[in-house]
Amino acid sequence: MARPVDPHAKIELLRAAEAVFVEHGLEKAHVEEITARAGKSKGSFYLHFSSKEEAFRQIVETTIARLAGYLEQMEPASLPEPADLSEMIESWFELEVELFEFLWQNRGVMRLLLQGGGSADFGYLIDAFAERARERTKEWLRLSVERGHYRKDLDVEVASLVISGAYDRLARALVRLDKKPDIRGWVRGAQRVLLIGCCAPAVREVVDQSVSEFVEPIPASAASVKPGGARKFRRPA
Amino acid sequence: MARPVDPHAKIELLRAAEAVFVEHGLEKAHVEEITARAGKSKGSFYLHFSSKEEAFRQIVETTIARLAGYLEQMEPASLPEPADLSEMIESWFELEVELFEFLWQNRGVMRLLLQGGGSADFGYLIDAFAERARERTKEWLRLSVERGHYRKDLDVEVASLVISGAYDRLARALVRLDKKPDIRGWVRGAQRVLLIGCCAPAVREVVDQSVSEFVEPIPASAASVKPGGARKFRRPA
DNA sequence: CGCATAACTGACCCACCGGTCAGGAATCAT
DNA sequence: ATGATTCCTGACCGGTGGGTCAGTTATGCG
Repeated sequence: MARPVDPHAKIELLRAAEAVFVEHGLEKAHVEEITARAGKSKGSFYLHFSSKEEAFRQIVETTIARLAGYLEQMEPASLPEPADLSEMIESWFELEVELFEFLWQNRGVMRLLLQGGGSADFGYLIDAFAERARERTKEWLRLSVERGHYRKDLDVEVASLVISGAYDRLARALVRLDKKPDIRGWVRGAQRVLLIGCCAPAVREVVDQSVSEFVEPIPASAASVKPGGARKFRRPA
Repeated sequence: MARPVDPHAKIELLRAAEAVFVEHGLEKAHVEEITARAGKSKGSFYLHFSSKEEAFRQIVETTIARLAGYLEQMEPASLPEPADLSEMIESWFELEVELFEFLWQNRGVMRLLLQGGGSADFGYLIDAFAERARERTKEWLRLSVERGHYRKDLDVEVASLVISGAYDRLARALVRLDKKPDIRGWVRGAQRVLLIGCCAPAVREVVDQSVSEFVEPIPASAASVKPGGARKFRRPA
């Protein structure tokens, strides 16, 4: 045994790879650019990864796996039985905020995935996640209908699509911002619109209050960025 | 003048190109495969297009342009002043159904675009469309608030994001189906969920009725496919 | 110090594919 | 039929970049 492996090598390569993949997408990312940024030789890349695709997969799958963890937390069974709807709403709110904070932290990779930058072969990861998110939504919808919070005639199939679609759009808007927006405000806003549509007429007033009542005292600094309008959509030359 | 140009050549090339692009995405689509499918030689491709990218752009931009036409029709100014909210709802419904029918007809190209299959250089087309759709939504929201149909305290920024996000998701679900679903049912379902959340409390009952009242008599054949669950998300080998 | 061992390097290899163009084929005029 | 003209073909070219491996360098051990 002589010359121990550089313990930082793989990590540095992964970091450089992430940056390059985010910048160019899988196809147009060049191994030589990755190794150059990591201060390594091209050959060393293949000491740690069997191919460019494998490195990409490693980056992308770990991110998605961590993301899926947040969905796990939202399982109905793993939340304490709430006293009432407004308490429920608060639990959801905090969990959703956590998830969006994660998205913000990992916005580079998430942007890549959401925009299909990693060739069609990796799209299934986002699709699978979206599908699971929707299933979770359905669980909650059914439960809430049973509990009498939501309208009996709610079409769970369509409502889950609408709700998960709305959060999907929020996510897509988030990951392309340069400056961190008021995430709590976004999530609260989404709740405000979506909950009312699901609720049984009798409990609408409760929700009307809940979603207003809990509006954060806004820290004067970072409340101004509104969702959307992240960039001008000019056609690249 | 001798040997007139084959008048079908370009059209056949475009059709073949569309098929190949949809199947493989821009990067992995090979000119030779396109010409082979069109029964032409590789060289003939370059008699009609200056590059692979140009052909792609031609296909994609015409589709988006036609799509944008539907958005045009939805301009508040180009719709007759409605007698009441439920009449309004009906106009929206028909226009939205038309748009989704178009998406279904062009689901190949739309799927390509929505999944970023055409390299990042063309993502701006979908982004721009989504942005315009959201702007249109905002116009309607503001108008409806003015008219007293929607809640005075509606956050137009967030609501527009949620609504356009919901339709976005519907679109993404649609374009990946193999069998045509009950589009009218989908759109009606989305309306049902979204409208209530926007409405002023006073007019909620009206909407409750509208969205039920107008439910189509379902032609026994094609009402069963529900949104989502289009495929199993297995990882490709 | 010098040898053995294993990590690391980067010049090279080669498959691939977008794009070209010289030559062949089809058509029309005479 | 013959030639003029234009269309069309597919073998070829050249840049590109993923992946390799013979050689180099660093480290530990006796």
